[in-house]
Amino acid sequence: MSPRNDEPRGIPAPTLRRFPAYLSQLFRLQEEGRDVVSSTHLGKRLMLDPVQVRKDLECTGLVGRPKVGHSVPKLIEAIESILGWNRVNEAFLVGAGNLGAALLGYPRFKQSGLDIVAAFDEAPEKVGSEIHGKTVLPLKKLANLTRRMGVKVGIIAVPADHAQAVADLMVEAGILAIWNFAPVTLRVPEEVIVQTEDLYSGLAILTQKLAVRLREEPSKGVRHAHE
Amino acid sequence: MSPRNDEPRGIPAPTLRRFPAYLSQLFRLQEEGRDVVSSTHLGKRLMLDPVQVRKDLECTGLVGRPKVGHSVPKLIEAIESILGWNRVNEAFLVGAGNLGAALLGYPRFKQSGLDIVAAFDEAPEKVGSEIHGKTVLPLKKLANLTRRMGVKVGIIAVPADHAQAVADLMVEAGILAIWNFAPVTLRVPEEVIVQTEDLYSGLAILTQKLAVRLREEPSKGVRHAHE
DNA sequence: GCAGTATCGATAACTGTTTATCGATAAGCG
DNA sequence: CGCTTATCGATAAACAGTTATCGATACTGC
Repeated sequence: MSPRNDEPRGIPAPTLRRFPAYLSQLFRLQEEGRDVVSSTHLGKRLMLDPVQVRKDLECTGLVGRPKVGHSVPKLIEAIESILGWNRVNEAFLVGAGNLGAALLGYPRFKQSGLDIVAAFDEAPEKVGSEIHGKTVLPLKKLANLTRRMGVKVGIIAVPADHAQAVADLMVEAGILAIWNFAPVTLRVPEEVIVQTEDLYSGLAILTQKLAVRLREEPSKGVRHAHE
Repeated sequence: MSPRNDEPRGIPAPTLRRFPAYLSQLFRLQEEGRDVVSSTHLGKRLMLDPVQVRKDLECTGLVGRPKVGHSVPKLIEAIESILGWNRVNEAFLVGAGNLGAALLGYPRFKQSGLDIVAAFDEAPEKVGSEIHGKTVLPLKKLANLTRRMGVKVGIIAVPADHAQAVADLMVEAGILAIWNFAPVTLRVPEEVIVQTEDLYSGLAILTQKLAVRLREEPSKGVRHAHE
């Protein structure tokens, strides 16, 4: 009914999940000196259906020209704007273990709207150390610093049995969005945004597919001694 | 038309993704000494709609008894069987950086159908070291060892620009399933299973929601100096 | 035993995403 | 200058997943 849909809300989650991949390819195209790109070409690079790509790009509000394609810089700008990657949110990370260190060393987060400014941990032996240039502070200081610096994003990289306590702490301190890497269901007030990355859920899909495959054709892949 | 659906295939991916969470709660229930559980109760623990839970549990082929619920041990057995978590697949990990170390130290993978038996890396300074009890081997040995040991699962934890090369190596060596942590679209033969865990796709959802929230009510969360 | 209630199973409606098809547009080429 | 072709946009159909509703069952208490 209403052809105008200027509101950037209501973009499907699957589309949002594909946007970073589009961005990555768009940057590569830009480096290659290309100024325009067609849905077809973008689809080939990402092994996606061209129609799917067009549907996704439609969400940006931009229109492409037939036979030519879309403007690469405009697409980049539009997608970054939708994702909020044209500004940077400061974030605190809790849990300076293996996973926490990996996150602190992850490249390009700053170009993806996230700047992890400090890490926190309970363990005294970790406090005071530096990981990838970020200081590890005692957990007790989290609430105070969060309020003082107005940090809005918290990252949870602690074992599952501590995650809820950390989340409570963050919410109490005024954190608005939590990126949770512990495989638990966090209970937070409705207005707090939670994005949980559960390794086990992806693993479940992998092992289930593998189990089906091995059940279907046990000859393939299973190597017996007398073969 | 066909009420019988014994085939364990065709389980929706969202359901598969929820199964590990169900399992986790079921184990806790077992420790608490409970032998039966209702969909309602399970739903409350995981903040899921009871109907959703029933739909998911339906995929196991088990039936619960009204007013009583489902048998906890039978549910555990059924879900583990579907996910292939009642057996263990040996896996090789490539990339002994931060992320690789985090994966090597991750707990409970062995109870989730995955046993990472060794890590591989190209960097000579990493080769020979031990991370969480697992030896780091030179990448050159990957193909040979994979074939000799009949390893079927490969984990990619290298930077994006090396991921495709590692995937090619794995496929060539006979790997059947790849758990990919690099944010790239891997090109592999159709029969090879690929599960990509892309941090940026989750981050996209988080930052987009946050951007919308901050745009809607800038007063909340954004702290001005003169407040 | 009989009523009340919690829980399950099945069916159906709804929502949202993907896939397919059509007509329109503009660049390239004879 | 007009024809061909690649590409886009819009509409519609198909599919999948979630949510809602209803009747049936079996435990509990009286």
